[in-house]
Amino acid sequence: MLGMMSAVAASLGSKGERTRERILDVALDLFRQHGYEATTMRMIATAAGVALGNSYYYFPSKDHLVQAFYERMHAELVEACRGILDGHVALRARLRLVMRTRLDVLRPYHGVSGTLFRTAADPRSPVNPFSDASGPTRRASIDFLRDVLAGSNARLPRDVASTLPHLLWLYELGLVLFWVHDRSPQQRRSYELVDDTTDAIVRLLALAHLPGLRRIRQRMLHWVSTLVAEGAQ
Amino acid sequence: MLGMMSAVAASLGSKGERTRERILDVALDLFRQHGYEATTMRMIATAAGVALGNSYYYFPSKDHLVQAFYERMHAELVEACRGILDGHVALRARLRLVMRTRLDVLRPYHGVSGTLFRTAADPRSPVNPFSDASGPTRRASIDFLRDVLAGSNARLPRDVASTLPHLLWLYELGLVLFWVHDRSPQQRRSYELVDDTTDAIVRLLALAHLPGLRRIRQRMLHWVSTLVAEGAQ
DNA sequence: GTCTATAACCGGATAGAC
DNA sequence: GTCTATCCGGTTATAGAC
Repeated sequence: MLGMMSAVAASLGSKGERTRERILDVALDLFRQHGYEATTMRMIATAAGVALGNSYYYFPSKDHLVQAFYERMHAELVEACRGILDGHVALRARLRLVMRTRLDVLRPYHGVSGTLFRTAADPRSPVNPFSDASGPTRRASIDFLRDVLAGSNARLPRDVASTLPHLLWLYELGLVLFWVHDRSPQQRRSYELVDDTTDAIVRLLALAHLPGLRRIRQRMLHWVSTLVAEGAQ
Repeated sequence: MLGMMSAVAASLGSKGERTRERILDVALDLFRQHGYEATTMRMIATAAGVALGNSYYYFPSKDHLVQAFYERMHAELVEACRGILDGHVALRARLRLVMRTRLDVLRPYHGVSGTLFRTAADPRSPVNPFSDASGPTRRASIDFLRDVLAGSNARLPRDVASTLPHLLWLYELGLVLFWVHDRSPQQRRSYELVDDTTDAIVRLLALAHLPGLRRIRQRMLHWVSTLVAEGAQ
């Protein structure tokens, strides 16, 4: 009996973890169906089969459900990229694939994502991508981008190479912000934007070697580090 | 008597307009003192001497107070720049002055501005800078930046000149976003960022003439127009 | 110590009378 | 244009069950 229990616990997690997953699952479903505002905590609790107050035991606020959503989206991106990048060594191709996959993974949430990203600009919200609470996801995202870079055959100046993952993370934020506002069918425009901007990034990186731009390049890289690292505080 | 009434109406607006101004004034005061969330509509109504329901006659939602805040901040920027730019014809100097003044004007609201800008990423909020409701302020801001450019002695390719105001407006948004997160004393870092980035912008504009970058330049300008003009929808 | 349930609080928003 | 009364939903306090 005990053995069985452990096996279940190992595969599905403890009872509490399963309840947490169930709440998050129904919450994201309801968000997609009715939107963020229209989905009440009471609806979520009912659909998950728990009492209202109980859902606050697992998620201290409605915002924390959004935080969990981000984490899930990151995990899905990494999973979806597994295998896709193999055999591609050109930086442009790798970037394009990752960013297109980013949009693919987010697609089911396009309708609600506007509201889900609503708190992104609030420095005091835990959901803000620069916050401490977002730190683990942010670092995971940046590390992932570093791997994407490392797998390419691009040869970059040392200072560029070390900061580029942070810059790309900012680029990814901007891309998602564009996508959120994109009303073209299937968000086709956002995919075109990916193609054009990844191309531009690679071409501009080639300019990074120009000696006349050395000082300005270093200053801009400094600001990127400042924003990503210390904007976090 | 009637003449007096008209005179008062002309200087202070109708009774309704004065009530609206009073509500907005106390709201912004309370926001600065207690923050956005901590300031309740009940507090605002009481301080303005109107009933709770009545304040909703003037501002359909708490968000609409934020909208009015944006409009006021734009008006204050234009007012504060009056005279300051005279005699400066170098684009770098003009940009730097405008952006520094932008931060000066916002400074009293640094504490709350995070929350005030919270809805910036929500495409369906009227407060979102790309929304229809923000259209007038957005256009006014872009027109203002166009004037700032026009007063400089910079000679730019035609396509760059026509889109640069939109690009600068995006730059201004980004700058404010940085400033919101800036915890350095007096937000000194943000002012340094202004200096470094206005410098970078002017230097990069000089590169716009390079023939090898023509195609990429046109594509990027196209995206800026798309985002600012049609992101609005 | 982990989890669940009930009841209440508070504030944004609305309805409808005057 | 202004008020009163009310709704609705996020959040919290708290008491207890496993």
